Amino acid sequence: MEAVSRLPDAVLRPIRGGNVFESTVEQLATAVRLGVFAYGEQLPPERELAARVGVSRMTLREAIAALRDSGLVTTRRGRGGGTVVVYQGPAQVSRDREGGRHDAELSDALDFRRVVEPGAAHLAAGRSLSADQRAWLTTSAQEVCSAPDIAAHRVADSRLHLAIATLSGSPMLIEAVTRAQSALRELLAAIPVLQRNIRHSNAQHGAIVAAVLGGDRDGARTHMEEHCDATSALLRGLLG
Amino acid sequence: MEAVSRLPDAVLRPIRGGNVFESTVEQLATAVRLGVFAYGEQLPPERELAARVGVSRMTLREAIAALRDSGLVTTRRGRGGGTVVVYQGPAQVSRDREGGRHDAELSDALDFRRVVEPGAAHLAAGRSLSADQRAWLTTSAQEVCSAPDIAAHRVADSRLHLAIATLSGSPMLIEAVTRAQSALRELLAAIPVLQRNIRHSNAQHGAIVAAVLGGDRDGARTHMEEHCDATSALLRGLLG
DNA sequence: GCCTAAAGGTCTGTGAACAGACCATTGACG
DNA sequence: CGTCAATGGTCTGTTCACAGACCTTTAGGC
Repeated sequence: MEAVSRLPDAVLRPIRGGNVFESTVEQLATAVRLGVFAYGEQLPPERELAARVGVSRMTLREAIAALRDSGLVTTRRGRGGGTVVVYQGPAQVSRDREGGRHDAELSDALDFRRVVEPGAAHLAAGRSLSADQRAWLTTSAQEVCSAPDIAAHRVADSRLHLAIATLSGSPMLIEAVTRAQSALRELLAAIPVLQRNIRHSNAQHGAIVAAVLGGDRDGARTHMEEHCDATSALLRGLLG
Repeated sequence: MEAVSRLPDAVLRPIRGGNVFESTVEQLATAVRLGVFAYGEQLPPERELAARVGVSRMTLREAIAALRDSGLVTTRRGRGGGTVVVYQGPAQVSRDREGGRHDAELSDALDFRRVVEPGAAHLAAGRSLSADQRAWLTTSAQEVCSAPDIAAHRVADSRLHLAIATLSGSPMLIEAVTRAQSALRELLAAIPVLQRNIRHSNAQHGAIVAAVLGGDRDGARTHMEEHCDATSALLRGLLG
């Protein structure tokens, strides 16, 4: 890396990434692929979703059309209709997707993740959680363990991480974690899934969740750091 | 806070905040007020700056015009001309500015900052820094201590924090720290500046910088956490 | 079985932002 | 002292995205 020693170079950043349509597609596709909307679930009605994403209904519809073309969702008209998730997980790993991805970007995302996810866990452990929230967390962790196949495992894993971030209660952190997950999703999917890795990962998840539920802030953070380090090592080993 | 227990509510976010013009003004004004461009310094030429910010020259020019109207910069034409920073620091604290700011947002920003800034320090301490970078860091810290007045102190403080973030080498983290600083800038400026606070803050800065230079990752993080906690406590005390 | 509400599908005019060419001014340098 | 390159200043046509009204389809409720 070149030695950046001037603030303007570091701080100035593009106002928005690409055009609105593309960003919308990316956000929705990411949400589906990360399991924010699970298989079989309905997306909110177009008018509502458009408002949520902060985009016109036209643009949203084009984005949904793109998802439909990609086979991620289907759409039915009429009352009770709507857009439903069909995606069940990565069909196959295509190493080509990372072609344009530089090592620096990978490193960046891993570093970023290793800061924000443990931070979120730390915060979440410090909150007093409602019964609902505790149940949600437990269920999310459970679903990672009981995922029947690789694809389901990946999705459940994302959902758990995002759930933890959500429980931190900080919108800025939630967004940060979402970005980190999104940046690494394709790459994480490329990790060959060995039973050993899964067991290890599940154990770490358990420790994290227990710490969050138990209010053990430092424990939650430490366990999450170890968890990030583990996948980080796998990825760097695989791609570096 | 209501108990958010559904991912879509937590994850879906507006594609872009407001219109491009406003975002551009905000980014530039923030850069000037945070001291990314110091007093008397020139901004890059319009064409270059526009490319950097990812915005058309038209829009950029309108944004610059807004800064000019606000008295932050002046512009001269012709060769050797350009746009020069005139801003020297907050003229006076206007408590009204926070009128629209909810407590939740303040909490959010403080929590976020307390995650990303220590994380950045931790990372920066782990890097092997060039002589230039080490000198930059030392100078930045020095300038905070030797700031002649409150305004200069605030600016130098921002610059130091952004410098540390920059040394982390992670663009995603740099952006996160920038956002945190930007979100808190007005509020931080509202802290009544007591000599005691400044001395304390300077001592913490010293400890952080020493840890970063010495490669003491945990130390850098811990000191930065304490630093964040200190200002956080001041702010919450003042406004809560 | 009919009616209506809830959802997706379509159309049109308007404004924002862009790209890029061109003009005007001024200082640096030969 | 004259030239010219670097900079800000202006103009024009095009594209993107939006708002919001309206149409079409379908299931649920009476």
